[in-house]
Amino acid sequence: MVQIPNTPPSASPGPRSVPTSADVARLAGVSRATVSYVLNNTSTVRISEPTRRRVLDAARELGYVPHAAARSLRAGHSRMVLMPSPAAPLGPLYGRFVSELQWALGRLDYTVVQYGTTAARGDEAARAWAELRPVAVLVPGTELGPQGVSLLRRSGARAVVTLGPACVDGAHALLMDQAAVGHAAAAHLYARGRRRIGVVVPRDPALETFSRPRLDGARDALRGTGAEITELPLAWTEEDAARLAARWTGLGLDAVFTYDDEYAMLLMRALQDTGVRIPEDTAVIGADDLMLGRLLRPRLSTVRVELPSGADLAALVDRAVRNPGAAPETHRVLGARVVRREST
Amino acid sequence: MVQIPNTPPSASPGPRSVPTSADVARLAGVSRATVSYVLNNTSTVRISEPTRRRVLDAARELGYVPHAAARSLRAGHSRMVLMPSPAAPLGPLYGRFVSELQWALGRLDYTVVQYGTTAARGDEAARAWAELRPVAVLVPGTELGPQGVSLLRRSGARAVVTLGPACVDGAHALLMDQAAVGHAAAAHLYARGRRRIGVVVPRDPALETFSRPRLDGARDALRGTGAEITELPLAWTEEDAARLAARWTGLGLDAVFTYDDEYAMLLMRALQDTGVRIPEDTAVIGADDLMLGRLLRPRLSTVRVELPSGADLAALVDRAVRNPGAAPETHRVLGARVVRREST
DNA sequence: TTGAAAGCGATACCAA
DNA sequence: TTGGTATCGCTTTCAA
Repeated sequence: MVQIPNTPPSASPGPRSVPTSADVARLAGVSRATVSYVLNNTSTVRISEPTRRRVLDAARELGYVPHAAARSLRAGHSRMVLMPSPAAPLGPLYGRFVSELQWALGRLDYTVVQYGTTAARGDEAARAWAELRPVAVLVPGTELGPQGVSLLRRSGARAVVTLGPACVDGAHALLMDQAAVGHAAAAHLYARGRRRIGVVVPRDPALETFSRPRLDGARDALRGTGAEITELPLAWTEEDAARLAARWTGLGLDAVFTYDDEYAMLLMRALQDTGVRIPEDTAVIGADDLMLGRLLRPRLSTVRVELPSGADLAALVDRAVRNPGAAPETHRVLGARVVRREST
Repeated sequence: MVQIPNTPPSASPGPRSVPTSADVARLAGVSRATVSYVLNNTSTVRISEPTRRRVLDAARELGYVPHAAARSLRAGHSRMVLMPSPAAPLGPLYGRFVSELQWALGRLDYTVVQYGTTAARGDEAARAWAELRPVAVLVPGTELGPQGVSLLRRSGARAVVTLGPACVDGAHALLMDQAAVGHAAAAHLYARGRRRIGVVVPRDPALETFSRPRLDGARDALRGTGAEITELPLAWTEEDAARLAARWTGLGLDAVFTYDDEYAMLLMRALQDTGVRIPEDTAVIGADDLMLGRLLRPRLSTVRVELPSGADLAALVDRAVRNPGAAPETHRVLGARVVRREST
């Protein structure tokens, strides 16, 4: 803070300010251009070995670290792939997916950055993302509208990919339609002869983007069959589960789709504690195929969700970045397969 | 749409390039300075209302979005708080903690960015983070050494905070010593009269940073008591759990600390399937106080982990940023409290 | 009230 | 093989 760069050295102590390539150049006795050549291994230019050494030593001595903002400003582009991070943690499946994706994009030399969601919502948020001038943006959920997409594209994003239930104009889409999960669950229960089917809908508003389509998918599967769907709001507490279980007999349901395996465990416990037999009285099916389902007794039937591999999505992103003019691709990527165990 | 900024009009078609403040200025018929004044509501300068309007209209019409890199390059600093994202998802507790933290820092007008960890490890990674010139860096785990800290500080980070088991020279530390968890668990089992205590250690290498200290803490709690600890490696599969359960009687253990509640569930199921009675033959205690523990039968005793609130950490970061010269603070923040239920 | 211009740090062209 | 220099987009003095 005391010593100003680009001025002759002074003996003043205190925290030195951040070294720049000019400082390296000065210490090595060469020009900034040469420093740049050496540190970037520029192939169009050959630097003599002694000079190389002097530059590298100087850089090391100063602890020089290039300034990413300056570099990408000059370059006019970066390799940053931006993903807004979800407002609430979305479970192990999503976490694993993101990890895998990060790794795969890293292999392709992109830098993945999860942007901490601020209060901004929708196109407001898109503006904040656009300020970072990412080369690609991956947006889970339905926050992003067509104007958001066009804003991002106008700001230089060469690929905008939505991961969610619906396409958005101008963006690539990985269609992950949670309705397929509900559909599979309900169809399975129907095939097992069940006709009065409950569907658990978590009260947690953060889960609504998942729970609503899962419910709708279940409805859809049974349309016109004469089977009936009953919506069952359920908070993530033992008390609420006990309340629901207490009025279970009155509901007259012979099956229930519990949104996911964790809610299945919550409800199953409450039902078993009140003497409901599974699957005799009521069949139960969860979703996500978590380990815990296999550990329940009876073993939990579930809907296994198949997400695309991180490598696949990384490849899509890379393709889009290389060829930004191409028409947006739309892929249906959410597979839903029933895994029948003992609870249905 | 066809015209390229900063060059004489040409008829060449193709994707328009990103509008800059110069474009806004030109369209509004004012200078770039004026644009900057208007868009930043600069208070030291008064701009006439008509001019203001013209600038705002022009910006809207062009879909102008400021360039964060250029801005922070000029300003010499940013408000980015960088957190490396863990290589593997770390469970619901950590996820909730990060969410909360993001929100709290957002309230203080920081931008939280989770940096996708590439192959780089340790001080190599610190370099990559330093390139972004974040105002603060929050590093979970033990990846960061003293040299990494000093590199980051030299690169302008005004606060470096480690979240992990140990202090690092020069950095603020939120000491989250997982050993306390193991310690609490073992002490509890001992107090309940158990003397031959198994400790499950997940084989998953990603969990080692947690599992090792939890084991060590348990060892520590029993040192000199005559009670014995047996390390039990366990993979996250039913098969491995069954294998372990099969040789259970031979092990002669009267209690087990299972690393966390999920491993507790896995092992409990395998033990119950082979006829081991819980807690009569073997007491079981998990950790993290997940919902699933309450749903098991017998209800699972557990060690509840108390993390600092996101707001507290955000306040620490803000304090450190405002006063970067201050001595690093070290806080012991991981509380471990046994919640006894029915399995011990 | 507005504009001209100097940089922030890094890179790549053109000369030497 | 190396150096000078214009440039990326933005902010902020200083002058007008």
